[in-house]
Amino acid sequence: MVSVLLVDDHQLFREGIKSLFADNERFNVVACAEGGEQALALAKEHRPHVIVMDIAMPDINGIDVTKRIMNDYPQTKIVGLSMHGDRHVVTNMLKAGAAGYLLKEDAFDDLIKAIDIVLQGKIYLPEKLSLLVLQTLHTEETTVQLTNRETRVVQLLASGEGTKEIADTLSISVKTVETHRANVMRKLNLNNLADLTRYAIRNGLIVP
Amino acid sequence: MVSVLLVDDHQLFREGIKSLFADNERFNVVACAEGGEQALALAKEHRPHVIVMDIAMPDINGIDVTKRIMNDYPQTKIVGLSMHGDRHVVTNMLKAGAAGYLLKEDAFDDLIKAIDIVLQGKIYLPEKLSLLVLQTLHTEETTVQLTNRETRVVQLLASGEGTKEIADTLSISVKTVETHRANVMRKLNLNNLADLTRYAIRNGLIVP
DNA sequence: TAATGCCTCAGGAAAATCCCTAGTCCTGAT
DNA sequence: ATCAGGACTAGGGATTTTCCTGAGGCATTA
Repeated sequence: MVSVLLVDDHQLFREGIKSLFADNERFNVVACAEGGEQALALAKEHRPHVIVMDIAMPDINGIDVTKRIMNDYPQTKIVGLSMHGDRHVVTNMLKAGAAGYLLKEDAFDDLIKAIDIVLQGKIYLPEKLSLLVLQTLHTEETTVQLTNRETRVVQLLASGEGTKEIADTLSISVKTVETHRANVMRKLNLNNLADLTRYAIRNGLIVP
Repeated sequence: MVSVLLVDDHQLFREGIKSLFADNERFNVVACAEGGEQALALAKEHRPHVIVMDIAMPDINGIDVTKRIMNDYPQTKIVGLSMHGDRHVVTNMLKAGAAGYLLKEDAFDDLIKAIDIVLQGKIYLPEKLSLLVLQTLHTEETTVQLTNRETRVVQLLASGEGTKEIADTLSISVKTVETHRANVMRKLNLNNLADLTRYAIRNGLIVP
């Protein structure tokens, strides 16, 4: 019997997946978390074999939660789950220690397959994503990582704050905010605020 | 026995909800659609009592689908479903003819309640949303509606295209694009491209 | 016929952004 | 102890974008 922890901020989705698992006698959903903090707590309490983890969540994003759980309980198998297969999200999730990843547009059977495979110590990725990951590794974009300050600026920018407001919020100069912004744009190869906003949403830095 | 058509672009979500409905003998999920076009076809084929409709979909957004279905089969009861309760989305969905609306963060029991209530000819809204709608009605923002051209420009802007590129794409002047953009900003009370991008995503005009 | 709304465009002022440079602070390695 | 490198900070000036105002053509409608 495989114990599963389900992490997603949408109750309807959690209930649905739980109901699907209930039809399968090999799995037991021992708990559900609706956010990153709760996920950490429930992982500690239940020590599940597998965690199915959404990426975009209001408090802590799935990537950071994964890092912390893999640090505390390295034997846990984590399967990432999100709506869109953004290159950086998927690779960062794998680098954070996730053993598998799939999209919400995939079938429940795929989730079962993914869990079986990660329990064997292997990595599970849908074809679509494995190509993407290989491509990303090839272009060496994996090392692209934002600093804390840059991430904060991106969050505020994508939330609709202007450069002046951000400078005020962070108590730094407008020029500094501009620098952070420009550095992020260059690092991530983005062209404008719309690109940056979509990036922030895809990566769970903000909610739409 | 209530026949239900399920419309959502994520298979995992569809399967989950279907599984939940399967536990309830009063409902029968007669079909599932993964997009707007398919929803129209399956609505025509099955004439379900109730349609549970996601808003953000790759081909046609839920609001337009709702309009067309309500036009063809006015007796159908449609319950809108989305991740975030954006004022304009909810009100536009209701104006399109939906009889209820709920969020993915709500419980399945709420969905059942919603269906029961809309089948009685009433409107179902969670408290959170009803307040929002009242507020929107009060501030008279319901009449805010984008023209075709404006919508197209918003789509392109939120997709990351620059003003010059859009002018080229639509074969119009840069100045005209600027005007459309400014009009949208004023209509929707947005301040910058980040706000506009999030609006476009929330309203299903583009995918993140 | 007027009136209204949509789409189209332009000029000029104001604001934001981009490009380049550069300083400080801190950490880790030699 | 010193040095290298990254993170964070910031300014000057050029460039681009945005904002505001005004306006003509065209279709639909009253």
